[in-house]
Amino acid sequence: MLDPLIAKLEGLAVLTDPERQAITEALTRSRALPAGSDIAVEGRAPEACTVLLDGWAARYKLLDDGKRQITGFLIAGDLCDLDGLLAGFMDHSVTALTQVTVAPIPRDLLMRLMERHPGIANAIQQDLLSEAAIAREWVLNVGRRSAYQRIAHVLCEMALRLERAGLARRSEFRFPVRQADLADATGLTTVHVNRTIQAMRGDGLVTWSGSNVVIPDWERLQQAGAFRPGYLRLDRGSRNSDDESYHVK
Amino acid sequence: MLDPLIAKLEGLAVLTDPERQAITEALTRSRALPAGSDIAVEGRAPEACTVLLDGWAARYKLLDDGKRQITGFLIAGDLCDLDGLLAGFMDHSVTALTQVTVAPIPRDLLMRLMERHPGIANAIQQDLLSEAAIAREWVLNVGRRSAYQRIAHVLCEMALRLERAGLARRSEFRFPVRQADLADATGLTTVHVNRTIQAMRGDGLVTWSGSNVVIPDWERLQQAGAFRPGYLRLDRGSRNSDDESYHVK
DNA sequence: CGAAATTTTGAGTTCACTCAAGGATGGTGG
DNA sequence: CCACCATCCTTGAGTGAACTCAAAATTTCG
Repeated sequence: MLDPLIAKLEGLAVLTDPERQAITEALTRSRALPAGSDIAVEGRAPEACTVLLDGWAARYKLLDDGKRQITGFLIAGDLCDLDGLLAGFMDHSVTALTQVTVAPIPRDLLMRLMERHPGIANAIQQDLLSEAAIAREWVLNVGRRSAYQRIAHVLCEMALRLERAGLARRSEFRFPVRQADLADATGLTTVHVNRTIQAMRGDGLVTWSGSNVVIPDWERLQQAGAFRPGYLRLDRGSRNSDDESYHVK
Repeated sequence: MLDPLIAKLEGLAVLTDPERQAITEALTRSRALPAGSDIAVEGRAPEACTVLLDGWAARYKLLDDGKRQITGFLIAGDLCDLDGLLAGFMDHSVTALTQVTVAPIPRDLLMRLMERHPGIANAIQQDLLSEAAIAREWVLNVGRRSAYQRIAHVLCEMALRLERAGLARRSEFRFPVRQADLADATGLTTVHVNRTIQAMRGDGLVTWSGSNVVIPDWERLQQAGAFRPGYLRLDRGSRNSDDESYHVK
C-alpha cells in the first residue's frame, strides 16, 4: 500500500500502467502534520492538490458563534483540496484529526497529468462526483435521521470506505475520531453522542473502545443506520469508467 | 432570456461566441412537465442531461419510512442530472416543484460540446464544483443552524441565485415552494416551518404571501441566517475561468 | 362553486440540549 | 517508572426547541 491514491482512483475508474506510474512519480515529497493542523483553509486558493497518504482528516465549516459542522471524513488516498484547486478557492476547511502524512501535487503537474492521461482525468472527475454524492447523503443524514441512525450511518460509511481502500475490514477498524468530532459530523452535541454510543453498545451494535471499532453484525448496523451504500459507488471502477459502458444496449 | 443555461454557465466561466451558439443549438426540443413530475430518479442512469429552462425543481432523497430530504433547489438554467449522467447513475432524485420546462441535451452531444469547446467543459466542471459546495453548505445549515436561521439562509441563497441568473431582484421574488417542501429542505416539520415563518414575519424580516417574497432589509435577513455568500461563487465567471488567472503572481 | 391542497392554530410530548461535575486515559517530564 | 497534567469520556439533573397529533381556516384551482 505504498500508494493509497492509486488504490482510490482505481476504485473510481480504470487506469493504465503508464497512468499508475505517472501517479507514483507525482508523489515525491511527503510530509507529516500533527493532529489539529489545518490542511486547507476556507477562502484560500490552494496551489497544490494535497493527497492524504496516512491518517484521518475532516472537511468542516465554522459559524461565527463557533459552531462547527464536519461535512465529510477523509482517509488515506483522499484528495483534500482538489475542489478548491479547480474552483480557485476553498469553500470549506480541512483539518487533520490525527497525525497525518500528506503529499502535494502541484497544480501544473496535476493539470498535465489530466491532459495526458484520460484515465486520470476521468478518475478525478468521478472523485468529484463521489464527494458531492457523499455531501448530499450527509444532508439527508443530518436532516432526517435520528441521533442513533446518524451515528450508525457514519460508521457504515466509514467501514465501507476503509474496506474499499484496502485499509481495514468492515467488521473491525480503527476510527480515531473523538466524540466531539463525531458530534460535529452528525449535528449533535458531545454529550448526546456519548449517550447514543452507549445505547448502541447496550444493543450490541458495536464494540467501541478507544479508537477500535468492532461491528459484530453488519446487517443490523446497516439497518440501524438506514444505510444504503449506493451513493458510495462501490461497484464502480470497472463500469462507468470509460464511454463504452454507456453504449451498452 | 431565451437561454437561461447560457446565462448560468457565463456566471461560472467565460464563453466564446461559438460556444454560446453551440449551446443554443443544443437546446432544440423542450417540453413542459406538471408539478410533481420526477425529472430524474435515484438509481437510474440518465441518457441525456436535462436542463431546467423554466420553473422550480428540487433534488431529494427518500428514507424507507417515507421521510424526505431536499438537498438543493433548482431554478432556470440549472442542470438537473448532469452528475448522474457523468457518474452513470443518479444518487438522488429530482422533482418538479412547479410546472417546469425542460430540455434534454443527449449524452453524446454533451460530450462533443465539452470536447470541442474548452469553455463549455470548464463551465460544466465549475458547475459540478458549485453544486458540491452548495451541498456542503446545506450540511452546515441543517446540522448547526436553528430553525429560524435555516429558513433565513435558504431565502438568502435563493435570492442571490435568482439575482445572479437574472430572474429577479434579491429584494423581491417568487418563491413557489410549499412550506412542506421548505420543511424537507431544512430538516424541520411543516408545522414548525409555519410557526418560524410567522416569527420572521413578526420580526419584519420578510413579507411572504402566497409565493411572493419581499425582503425589506437584506442585511438583516443575511444576519438572521448567518449567511455568507462565499460558497455561491458570485464573483466568478471572469476569474478562475481559465488557467491564466491561476498564474497571477 | 365546491373539492382538494395548503396554511394555520392548539395542546401535549419528546428528543436532544445545557450546564456542571466526576472519572478515565494517555502522554510527558522528573 | 511513576506522578502529574491535559484531554477526553461519562454521568446527572433540569430545560427547551422542535415534534406529534388533530382539527380548523384559508387558498387554489378545476
